[in-house]
Amino acid sequence: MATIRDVAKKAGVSIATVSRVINNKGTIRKETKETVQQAIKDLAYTPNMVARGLSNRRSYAVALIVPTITNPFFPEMARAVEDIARENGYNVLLCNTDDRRDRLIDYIDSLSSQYVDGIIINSHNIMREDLQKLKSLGIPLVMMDRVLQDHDFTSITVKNREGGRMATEHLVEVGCKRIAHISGLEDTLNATHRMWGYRDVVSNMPWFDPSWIGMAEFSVQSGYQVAKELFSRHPEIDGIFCSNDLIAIGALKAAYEWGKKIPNELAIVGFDGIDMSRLTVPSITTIQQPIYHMGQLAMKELLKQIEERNNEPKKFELNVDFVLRESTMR
Amino acid sequence: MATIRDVAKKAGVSIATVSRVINNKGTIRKETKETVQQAIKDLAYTPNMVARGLSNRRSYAVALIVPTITNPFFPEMARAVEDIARENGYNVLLCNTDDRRDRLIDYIDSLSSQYVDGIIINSHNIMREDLQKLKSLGIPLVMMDRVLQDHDFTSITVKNREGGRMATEHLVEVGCKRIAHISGLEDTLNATHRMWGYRDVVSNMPWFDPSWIGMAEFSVQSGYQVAKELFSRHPEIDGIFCSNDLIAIGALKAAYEWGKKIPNELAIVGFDGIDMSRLTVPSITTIQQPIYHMGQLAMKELLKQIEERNNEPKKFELNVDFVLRESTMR
DNA sequence: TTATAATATATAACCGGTTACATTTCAATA
DNA sequence: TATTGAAATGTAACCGGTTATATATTATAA
Repeated sequence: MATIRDVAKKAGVSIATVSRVINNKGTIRKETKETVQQAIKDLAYTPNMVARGLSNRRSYAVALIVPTITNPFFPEMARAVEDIARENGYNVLLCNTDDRRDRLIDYIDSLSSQYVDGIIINSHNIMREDLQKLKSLGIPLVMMDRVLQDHDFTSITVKNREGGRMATEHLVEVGCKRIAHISGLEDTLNATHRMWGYRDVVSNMPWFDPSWIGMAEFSVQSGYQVAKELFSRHPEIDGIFCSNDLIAIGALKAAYEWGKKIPNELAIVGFDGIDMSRLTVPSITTIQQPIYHMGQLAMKELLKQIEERNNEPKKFELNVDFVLRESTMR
Repeated sequence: MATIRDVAKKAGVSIATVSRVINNKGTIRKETKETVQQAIKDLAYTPNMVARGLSNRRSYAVALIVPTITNPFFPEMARAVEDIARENGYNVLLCNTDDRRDRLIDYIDSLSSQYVDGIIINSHNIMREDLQKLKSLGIPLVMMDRVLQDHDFTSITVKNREGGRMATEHLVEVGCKRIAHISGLEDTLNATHRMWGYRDVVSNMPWFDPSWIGMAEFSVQSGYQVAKELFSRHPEIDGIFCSNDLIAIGALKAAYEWGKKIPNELAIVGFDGIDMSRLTVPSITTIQQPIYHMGQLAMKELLKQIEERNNEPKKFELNVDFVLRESTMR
């Protein structure tokens, strides 16, 4: 592999000049520029990104930290992040924490010694001290989806509470009399907000008490189990609002095994709008997050922070859409 | 951020000694070692990976090129790759080509500027000349799943033909009389092999002709459409072997809309064993690939090539497992 | 023609590690 | 005690870029 010194020698100039040509900085005579460009072409020279990174403390890479890449929500988002990153000459480091705090910490530590130019973080495991650490290192940061209660970073979420309300109201409208909720991971803010949306609608109903809320994780397996618990605790259940689509898919399966007909005996609403929710049988009514858009936005905001040093935190709270499908079409 | 020189100064030794302590190389007196380790701890020093990379001619990053990150097969694999990478101090660059050759080429070009230590590539769009380019640059490479016909690189696939045979034989065993096949992307070798497995079983049957084979892409949408075409072309159809699970999910949905009862009127077998195939209603009988294991293996083999300069190509052809589920449980 | 300013290019330090080679320390042997 | 070689540590070059500063070249004004 040719280095900048090879190019300089071949073109009969100094390495500084070559560097200037490559980066379009400073002033260069036209002929000099052409000579250098020819030498670059002849030697098929490409700058070594590691050396460049060491010198400018940049890597042209951003880290995308996700809790579980196997939840389809995240690949959809990752795709958007990656699209914008690529268009702007950045690479995306995939960091999957598997919902484990130790892994998150590992990543935060190792990323800071790698000149990662920015981080998009999506993890409920994050704590204020971690953010502080990244901030003190000056690493641009965008938080997504699962964010902390309050913070002074750019963050992107959706109107979770409103979405929860929309979902639950819809169940009421289609005639459900006993509506349960399966909440996602206990300590995530988005799950909590969705639950409050549910409570906004049902808390004044005479039958309601907290036993109608089941606690799950954001997974099919967990949704399946908790749905079954709810069925045996409340046989009269006729509607469930699930904190995400994976849980809804689990509930669907539980209902099928329990012999409950969907939507007539049990109506189900999910949240997220992952592609899979369209594709199940029956398809699942859901509250759609603008997943791709969120990923794009996150990456664009991160780029702004990186390239414009524009560091005032912005908090985005995007709208969600109600999507009617078979699981509530009575 | 503390540098190695800070540590050296604090411990009262030279930077060479610190480096030796960090990397466990050469000979160091026990007390010296302890002093240095204490200084490292005091300063919360972590070696700068970029500087280290420049010296070692490494970036400690590998690229994972996938065709469509939204097909759950790939996140499952990515998770495995990432697990092994992380354990060994490497980062994973996510490269999603969206099944487009222009993006693949972009990636190959940009990655070849000494940006990554190795590439795991999973794309049917790759051509011999691309591989040659990477080879001439000396970048370690592992091909996965969708590989070229013949090549001299390490590759990891499964016994696709045998899997196709197993799937089709199973449909015969449960009593299917007219078995169709929905094949995946036309020019991928794995789809072709699965189709040949199907043909091995049915080609001598009196009813068989090529109109029983539908060509789809590896997606739910495409499986759905092609299944409907098959239903109208061959109303007597009572079994389908689908080239992957996404296609099978599409077929499931088509059957549901068409009013065909599964499994009694139509039995369906998929391929891959993505998590989702367990979770549909009904669950889908499938040919399970060892997805996680394949990802691990790919990354381990890549590491061998990177760190041991062990470059003789190995071709792995892993076993698949038959998994019985509801979609064929008559 | 000479002084001066503007433009173009070169030199050398630096980013933060690794490592070949040189030097020092110290125990074992003559 | 002097000699020798192994063990421990230090010095300095190097990886391949960027860039501040110095220097050379050219254009402009006096």
